[in-house]
Amino acid sequence: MSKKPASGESNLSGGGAIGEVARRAGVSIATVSRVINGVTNKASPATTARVREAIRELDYRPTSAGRALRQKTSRLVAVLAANLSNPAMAAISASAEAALRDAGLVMVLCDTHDRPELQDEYLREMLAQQACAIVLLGAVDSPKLRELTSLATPLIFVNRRNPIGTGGAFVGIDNRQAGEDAARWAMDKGLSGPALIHAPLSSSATRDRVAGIRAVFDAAGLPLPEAMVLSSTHGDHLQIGQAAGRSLVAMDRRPSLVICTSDLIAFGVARAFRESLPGQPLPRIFGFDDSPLNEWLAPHLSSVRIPYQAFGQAIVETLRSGQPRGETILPHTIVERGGQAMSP
Amino acid sequence: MSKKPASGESNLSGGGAIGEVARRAGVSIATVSRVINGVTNKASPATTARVREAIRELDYRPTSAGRALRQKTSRLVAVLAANLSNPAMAAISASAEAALRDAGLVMVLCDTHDRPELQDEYLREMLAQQACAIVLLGAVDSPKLRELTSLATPLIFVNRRNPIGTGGAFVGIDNRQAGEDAARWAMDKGLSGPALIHAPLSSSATRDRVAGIRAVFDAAGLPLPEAMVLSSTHGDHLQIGQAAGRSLVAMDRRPSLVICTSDLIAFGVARAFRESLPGQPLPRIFGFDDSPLNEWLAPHLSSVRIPYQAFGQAIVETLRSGQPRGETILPHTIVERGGQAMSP
DNA sequence: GCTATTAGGGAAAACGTTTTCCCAATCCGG
DNA sequence: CCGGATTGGGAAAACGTTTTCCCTAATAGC
Repeated sequence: MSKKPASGESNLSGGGAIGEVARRAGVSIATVSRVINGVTNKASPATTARVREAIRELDYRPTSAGRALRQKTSRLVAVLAANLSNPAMAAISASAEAALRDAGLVMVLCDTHDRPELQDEYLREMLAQQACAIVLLGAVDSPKLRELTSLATPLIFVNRRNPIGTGGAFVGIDNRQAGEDAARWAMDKGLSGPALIHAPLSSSATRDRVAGIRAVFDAAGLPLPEAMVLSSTHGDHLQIGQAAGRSLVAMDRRPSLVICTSDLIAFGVARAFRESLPGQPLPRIFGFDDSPLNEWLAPHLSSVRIPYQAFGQAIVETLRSGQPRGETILPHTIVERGGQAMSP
Repeated sequence: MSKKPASGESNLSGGGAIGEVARRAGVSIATVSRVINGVTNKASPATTARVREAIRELDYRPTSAGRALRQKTSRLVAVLAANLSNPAMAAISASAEAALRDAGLVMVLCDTHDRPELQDEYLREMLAQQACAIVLLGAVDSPKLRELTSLATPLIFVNRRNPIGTGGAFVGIDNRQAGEDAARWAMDKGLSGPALIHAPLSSSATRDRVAGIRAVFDAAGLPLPEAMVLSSTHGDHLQIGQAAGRSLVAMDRRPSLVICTSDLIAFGVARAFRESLPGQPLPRIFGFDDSPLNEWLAPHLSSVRIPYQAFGQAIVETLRSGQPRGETILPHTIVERGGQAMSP
């Protein structure tokens, strides 16, 4: 009957690390697995307790590879951020990480530098890692992303919407509304004729913000003169802001308010003024995102604050709901700072 | 001879996704695996080419779970950062991520918030993930860390040395020297009687910096009066700085120079002065790390710059060298800014 | 008191790789 | 032309889980 030479204790020996737990608890590895995974109707309370005790004693934790192999999915959640050196994105990442951790998931953070090839490379890799979800914190259009929208892996777009239009959930603020709020804030302050400096319009967030701002000034019969709308596709936000700031400095009639579609741009503008006109007052500057460090470093900068802390929660809830096209719009607020800032 | 009923095409069918590549290339899965892993002496150039072509056509990438299971190690490198909202740490993380990626590795980034329990939790999880290395970007003493030093997983301590003293490699600057350089810079400027505000001394980086600073002033016969050395174990660096700044503001004779052991502390100090004494000149402030944003946001802050970009490379090289106790000391530089900054 | 159901739990298959054997053919020196 | 080395490549084991079948005993329903 038995062709194996002398298989004494059946499969109780071996069975990987989980086998050790099983032996210690005097049960089969199947039972241990069930206890770990919370399958309650297959083990008596007494057995469950014994197994838990054994797990505790051995400080056992299932190897993720075995699990991933069998279940064809891991507990890894990929977060592809467009630019980690942006404190706002770093803050959102940190929030996501904490929330995912609480949900028993593990975040893998990547920096795509807003480059399609890099985003594709990471998408490939994360698919190979069998990530159970992919969070795009500032997505850019790329071939692999197009393929992916038809696949099973849940996709969550944060801040920027899916550049391909369809598929995937969204978590972010109402950028159109935020733009309008910013513009109205400016008008309420009696600050007219502002300059507008924006990032490339490939980002839906930037597009919406610009649209909201323009809409308010248009409606008030004070459309922004095109000479006062500056942008560039060259360099990062800081550099865009600095370049635009230099242009503003060179103008005959400098604007008393500069609205920027991101705080980083605003930092660049401020630097240009500071360096070109030392000792002179800065214009009022308005940004978006309200980096956590603004409170400490940019007392001159008013901004639209996005609720970083809430992003993690929202992402996890989207994940759990399993709805692949849900939208979560988080509330933004306007933070007003400064007034008569000097350029040191 | 054959006991299987009618195993037609042997194991050519099945064999997971790699089997499809094998079929397409007309080889066994073993050969495909060998080509993927660069085992050159087991496949002719012609076969290799056919396999590569098949891989390309199918856009195949091996599932990491299978590989990890067999090899008992993954391509994941865990990076446990003490505080991701510190731009300096974020910058180092970004550098590490890029370098690891170039080396074919994947970074998993976690934020321990300098809390031992959280660090332990992550260490456990990353062990379960069979991370091929663990990078501690600001480690804190914790039970699991002690266990780990005797295990096989390579440990790399960045910035802060191993709080347990032994085991693991180190990558960072010479903090003692940096402290001395900062103090000498101050003395060369003729700035005497500075205040010193430091983070908790549980970090070796902070200890070394403080020691270096004190040593220089001691040697010059101008030891720092203890009333001018402030710290706190309560709150993060920003808050420590702010609280200390308020104390300085309240002093009869305010120092004309404040040396802080981190930029974040310096930000806090600046804010305290700005808020308490609006319109008055700030003292000279000196920090450590030189966050990338300083150039844009903190024109008043001189600092010791650590070479972020170099950290990633250094980490990867340490990893590859396989030496578990190597030390890589990176060069720092002093960045001087500002002079007569106003508090707006 | 008999069967139908269920609770509790074990054996083994399956997951997708890598790697260890193994084998056939070719090559080379004598 | 023979024996050993070398080259190219296939079959199958191993990795540590989860999960699907099973099986036994107890319990409920009549």
